[in-house]
Amino acid sequence: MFNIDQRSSTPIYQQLVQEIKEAILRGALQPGDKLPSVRDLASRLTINPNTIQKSYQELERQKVIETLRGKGTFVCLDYQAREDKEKMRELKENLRKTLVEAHYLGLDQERIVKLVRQLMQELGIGEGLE
Amino acid sequence: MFNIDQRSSTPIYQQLVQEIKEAILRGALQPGDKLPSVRDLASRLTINPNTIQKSYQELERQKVIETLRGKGTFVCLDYQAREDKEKMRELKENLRKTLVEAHYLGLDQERIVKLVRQLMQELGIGEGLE
Amino acid sequence: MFNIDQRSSTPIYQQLVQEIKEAILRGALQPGDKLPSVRDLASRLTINPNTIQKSYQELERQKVIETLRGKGTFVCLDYQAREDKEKMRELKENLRKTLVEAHYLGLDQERIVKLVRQLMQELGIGEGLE
Amino acid sequence: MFNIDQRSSTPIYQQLVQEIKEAILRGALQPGDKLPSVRDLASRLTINPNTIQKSYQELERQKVIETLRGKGTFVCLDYQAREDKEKMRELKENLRKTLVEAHYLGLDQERIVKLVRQLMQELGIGEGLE
DNA sequence: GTGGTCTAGACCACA
DNA sequence: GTGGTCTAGACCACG
Repeated sequence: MFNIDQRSSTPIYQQLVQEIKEAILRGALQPGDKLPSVRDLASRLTINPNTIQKSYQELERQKVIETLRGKGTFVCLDYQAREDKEKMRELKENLRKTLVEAHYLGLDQERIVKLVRQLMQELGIGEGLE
Repeated sequence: MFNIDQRSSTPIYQQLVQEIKEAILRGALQPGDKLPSVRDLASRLTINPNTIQKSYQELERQKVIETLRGKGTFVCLDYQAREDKEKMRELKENLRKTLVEAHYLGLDQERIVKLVRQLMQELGIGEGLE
Repeated sequence: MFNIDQRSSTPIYQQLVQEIKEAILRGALQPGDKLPSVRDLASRLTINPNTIQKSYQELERQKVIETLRGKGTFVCLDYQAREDKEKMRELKENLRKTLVEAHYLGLDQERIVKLVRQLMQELGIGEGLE
Repeated sequence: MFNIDQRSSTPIYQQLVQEIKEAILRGALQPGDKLPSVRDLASRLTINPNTIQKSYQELERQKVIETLRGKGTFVCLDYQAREDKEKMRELKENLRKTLVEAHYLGLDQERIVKLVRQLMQELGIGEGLE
């Protein structure tokens, strides 16, 4: 289901956030779909329920999923990107960092753009959200 | 000199590594140039010397700079991009993550590629190292 | 009829209590009026009957409505505001919390008072119950 | 220091968030001040460190406090209210609820406004943030 | 059944 | 020293 690397240095809960967002992006999870319950996912991934909980809450803060009390957690029907200057700044910073790394690995402009396009295709990024 | 954000969630030593690599990339630091001493930089940036030290060690490990005992620390003359599958894997992972974020911020394919090209130009990334 | 938001973080049964009290306040429900039966309301709002039941019990506890066995549930004819130090304490606590939030949203004294007066007018709060 | 009621039904971490915001509002905590460390506050309030942590992280998300890695947590120097339609909606909802309660406790328009003004004075709410 | 909160205790990275 | 993450296990409110 979701691909978690226990040995990775990036926190498990962040990995899960990322995995779920990707799953939604590529359509494996559709708007309105029910996510596995905290306990269920925890036992399947052999991860502590609190950790799953943290991921779900983070996704809820980002308005990607929503919880209906007593019923479970669901992919939002109406996700819409909101202008967020802070996040945009962070995005650029991350991208800078990544591009510098790419350069030091010997990739030139064209190979980088090619890689970006390839990854976008894998992820299913097309013409925006709206 | 170097742009450090104490509040950022990315560790200071990593920010500094990043800043130095960028300075080399855009030519502000040339191969063979001497870097400021640990103490000097620490006092100028009002950062703990141990933190500067950690950055220099990391850059040395990456063969970007080298220390000549008693003389100081210098930008390597002969940086060679090496094939590094592990780093390549990390790079792709970071890029995936960044692209997913970009999508959720509402950017479409074209705007992302545009942003990538713009940042590469700012950084001075051209036709590769070799 | 009643406005329930399944996604809200406040429990459904509490939302319903609130809605019914508001309906009485603005006169949509008059003293002596019959409330819909639990089953009826449950099916109309697509909410679990237990939840409706809980709301009615809470309102009965507060002496806002009363149940006549075999006949149904009715808005009390003779609601009397009672001095209740515990509830008064809670009220102040809630108000404090709300006012702090308002401040952190950038509202100043005058805008807050204006908002309070506006809401009271909408709700139909005038010169007290007695 | 901070007033926490272990028996209250509102979560401890939320109470603490509220208490800290009030302390800043009335000037007991000034912009730039260091907050007690997680462990310190935990032992003083005899509350689990994780709970304190949760409060601090919530406040950080709200840009009320910020953490400097390895140094501690500090009241933000530059808090500024941001337009947030979602929060504004919530605020009005809370206020409605509170006003309805006030009415059912027998308070009329004038007594409510008086109470609001009194609480704002106690809290130190004046002419807005800027 | 669901998610939300809390405790106890552990380990880690950062400065 | 600081905060950040994770586990284990418990209890609660809600529907």
